[in-house]
Amino acid sequence: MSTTALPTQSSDFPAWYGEVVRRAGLAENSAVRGAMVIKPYGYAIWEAIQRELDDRIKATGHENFYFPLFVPGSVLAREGELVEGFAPEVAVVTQAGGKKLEEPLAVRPTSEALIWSTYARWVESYRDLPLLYNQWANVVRWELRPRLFLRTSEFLWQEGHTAHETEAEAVAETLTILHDVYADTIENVLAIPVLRGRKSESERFPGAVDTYTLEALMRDGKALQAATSHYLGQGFARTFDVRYTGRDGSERYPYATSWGASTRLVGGVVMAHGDDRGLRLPPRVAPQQVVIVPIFRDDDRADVLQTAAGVAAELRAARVRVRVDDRGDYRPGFKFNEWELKGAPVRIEIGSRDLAAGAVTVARRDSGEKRQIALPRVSAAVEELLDDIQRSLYREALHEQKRRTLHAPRGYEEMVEYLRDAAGFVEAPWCGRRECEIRVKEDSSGTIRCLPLDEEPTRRGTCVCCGRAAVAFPVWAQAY
RNA sequence: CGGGACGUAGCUCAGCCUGGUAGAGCGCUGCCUUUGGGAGGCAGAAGCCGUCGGUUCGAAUCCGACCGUCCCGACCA
Repeated sequence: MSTTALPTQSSDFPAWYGEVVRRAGLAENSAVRGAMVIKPYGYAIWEAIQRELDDRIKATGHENFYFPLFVPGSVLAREGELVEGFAPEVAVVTQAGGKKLEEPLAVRPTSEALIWSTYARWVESYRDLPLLYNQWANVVRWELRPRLFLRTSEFLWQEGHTAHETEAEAVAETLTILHDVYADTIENVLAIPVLRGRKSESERFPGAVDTYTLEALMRDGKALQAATSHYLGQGFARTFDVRYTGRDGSERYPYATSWGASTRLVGGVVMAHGDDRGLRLPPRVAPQQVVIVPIFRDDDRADVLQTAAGVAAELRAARVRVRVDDRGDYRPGFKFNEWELKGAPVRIEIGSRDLAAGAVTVARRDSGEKRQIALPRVSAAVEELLDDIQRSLYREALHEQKRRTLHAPRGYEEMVEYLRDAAGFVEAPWCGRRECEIRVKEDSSGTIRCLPLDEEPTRRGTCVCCGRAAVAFPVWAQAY
């Protein structure tokens, strides 16, 4: 644990991010370039995210299964767009068991190929549909410019793979996942507001008909793709020869979806809520929601510790995740700083002054506000406080997102400048042509993050880039 | 893969120019003292100076090759 101050977000955001991740004990680089070690505190946050996602995945009717890490090269190669899209990032095992393999094995960058080659045997009749499955897995996409949690060569995620009788049903599935699983978790648990939208063709998942995305704004003005849900049409079914007999007796191809959310979300929590003192964790994902720091001298030690234990027990009974930091070797000031760095939402200080008042001192991490609360009221007050912090973090992030969204830039120059400075989101009309997308990217490093789903279909305008009639009003930003 | 920088203690780095006993801060261990916003004292452990080769009586230091890492560009959940 370092004792010096963090770099500030405004002076050097990437340095701030790296230091927070390291010092808070979330993760560190490993012996393998680009692959990280997720440390217990970081993994606990991931476990909370996992639990919330998994509950919602199951609540929407899905079951978990598990497919192997290795994909025969020939299977991966069958889906042309998929191979093409992932080719540079795929790691391949060519040797095992002490000799060269007859057929190289790809380490999965995603599992559509292996799963759909298997679905070919699982789907014979319309009675076998839909298949509503998900897996929790690690995947490997070799990264040239890795960053902890945001871009690592190996990461953890869940990938859902479903098969449906009709297009309408598959599209509905894609949107259910986007809204009821991903947006619900990210907004209500991670307290990060998201834009819900569709990807432009250039940003679409290889092999997808449509990619839906959730885009979140980080505190440095860049966008983070927080989760994606793909409508895959019948392409994978045709490629892997998945056919079934329909209700009318004719042979049909099912419609596919796939969807994923990864450990990148941990980085999103850091970058969406963190401040110059460190992490600010939403209570619903905080490994420790309340940390009690006892402050004592030799003569009142027993009293203070006993009161701390009593408060902790009461909070635990109310299902609050609480820890008494009774480490004797560190002074209170050190612990305050450390738990602020680690983002614990609530800190309770108990010392002689509090004992005399029959109270404890409660500090909230999000605002820094500190006040005394009488002992009998502690449990109720803390529960209320945790709810309030959860809501406040979301409100603050939403306010920030709105404040940093530029609607209808006056012209191309204003848009490009805004994007180049990574000032936030820009909503601007677009003609739908790839070349305008490319030009904006070359001029500003900004890209189309999504075409928002709630866009009014009747809106008119002219492309911010070329002046042709606009077909959409995408949101643009620099992206992670 | 192009351009740039750097490899010395767990971490951050000094020493190299001008060759001659391996250094600092933080961290770590022990003891003492402290505890309401990052305490202090004393003692201690810790190094293949990235690797290989060359020059030299002698190389962390000079030369060469290799390996690795980081930063900037093209790709990306």
